[in-house]
Amino acid sequence: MYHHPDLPHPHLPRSQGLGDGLARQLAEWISGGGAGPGERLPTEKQLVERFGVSRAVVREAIARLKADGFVETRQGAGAFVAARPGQGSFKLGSMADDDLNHVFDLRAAVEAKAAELAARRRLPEDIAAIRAAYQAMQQALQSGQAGAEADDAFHAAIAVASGNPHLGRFLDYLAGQFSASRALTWSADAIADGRAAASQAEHAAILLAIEAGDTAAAAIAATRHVENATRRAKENTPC
Amino acid sequence: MYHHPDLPHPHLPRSQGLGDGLARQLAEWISGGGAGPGERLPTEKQLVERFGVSRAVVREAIARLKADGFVETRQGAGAFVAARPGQGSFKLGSMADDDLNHVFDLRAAVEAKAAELAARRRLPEDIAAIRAAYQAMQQALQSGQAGAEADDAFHAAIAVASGNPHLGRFLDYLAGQFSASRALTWSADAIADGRAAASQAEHAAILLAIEAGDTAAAAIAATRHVENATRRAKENTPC
DNA sequence: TCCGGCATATTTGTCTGATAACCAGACAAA
DNA sequence: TTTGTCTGGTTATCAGACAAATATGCCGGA
Repeated sequence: MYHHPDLPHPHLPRSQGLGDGLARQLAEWISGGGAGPGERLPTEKQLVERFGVSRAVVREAIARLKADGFVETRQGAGAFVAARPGQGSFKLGSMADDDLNHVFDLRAAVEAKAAELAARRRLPEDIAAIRAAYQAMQQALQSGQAGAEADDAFHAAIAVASGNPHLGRFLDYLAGQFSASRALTWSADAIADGRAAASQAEHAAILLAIEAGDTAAAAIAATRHVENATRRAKENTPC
Repeated sequence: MYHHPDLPHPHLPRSQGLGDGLARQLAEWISGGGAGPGERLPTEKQLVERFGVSRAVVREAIARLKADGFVETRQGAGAFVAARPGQGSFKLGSMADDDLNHVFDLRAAVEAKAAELAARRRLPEDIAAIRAAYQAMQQALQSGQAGAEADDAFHAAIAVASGNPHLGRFLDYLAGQFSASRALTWSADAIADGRAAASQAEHAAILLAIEAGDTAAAAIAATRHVENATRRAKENTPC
């Protein structure tokens, strides 16, 4: 029996249930190099004794780690650290304040690629969808209404037009991580002081480049739009 | 008590444990629109009766769905579909054959952004690391050895030099999804027929552009490198 | 009628003990 | 050497129970 001298201290936070706390601690221990890929974890019995919880809690924690791709279990043999622990999915980690720029770098890169590919394919029905969303925004702008939904539809249509489903899904994921930001573009303040109009002008540049099939211009216009949108979003936050 | 008439049939595959099968089935049911965000899932008791398994299995399945961000549970209240089910992390779905191009689109976009940012920051120690990896590849090329590790180090150094940790982590994730491809660049065949040398020439272009602080050239060189690497990797596969 | 407090049922969280399925290694037999 | 068997250990599943948090309905008072 191997002893695992460097397991974390048996002090589980009551934050969100014992199983959650134990799963966190084990994941941290693995990520921190406590056990390399393919190595065996302590048995359920050992974990029960060390952390002073029941086997049900241990099994719930292991189940979560399995779902996250950190460990794999084999009946009768034990639980083992996965070959590439935690690399079954991509997570944007902490969201500190200066971190927002970093996320927008990612968004700018992918959004530009989507626009570029859309300009290359230029399927009529895809362009029609982009243009429809653009006109919806235009109408919202002239009537002073909020056009956040049309804005979403505009970018989603470009992603579809790129012909690469991964781009749209990744942008969707990114959008979900800072959901408030696109709505900010269409706040009452932003409409009043012309920021919404500026955003719409950039949308026009993207649309024209895509319609013209100018891939380089589309990429540049999309990059510029995301960069400016980042700056505009930051102007909105007080302090 | 609500009845949920459209739950999947209670026929769990014995493939990888009952809990795994049940988790899959519930996730599918939720994704397929069986229950919208915020809606309540059947109680554990109901699931036990419907699927003919014990409560432990049901709880393991729920634990996995919690880890994946599909559901949230509240003691005494029940289990509820999360606000944005499954959007806590980004997963590259199926990896069909023509899908590889789509993944490389993502990689090209992010790799170009990393090179661009690296050229903008141009920190001396970062550039030194990039150059060191480049020279290691050069040496490997001249001696006919494999330089896959140096290749990895080269791209990782650029990601670090970008100053944006997310870029490196995302590229790492992408690389893990098609792990064989970069090794192909340094296979015996690729070294012999000059493909490795071509790759190295592109590396040189990236390095020079970063050293010169030419952001546009760095982005273009990185994009071209990924595109060519994609083509070279495909030449290697028979058929 | 409306509203706050209270008892009660429901539901998830945790614990305990048991049985079955399975694996790895040791050991004996062919 | 190979094969079969045995044994101890481990995970998977089951069953039942209690604790803790929540939802619900009832009832009295305003």
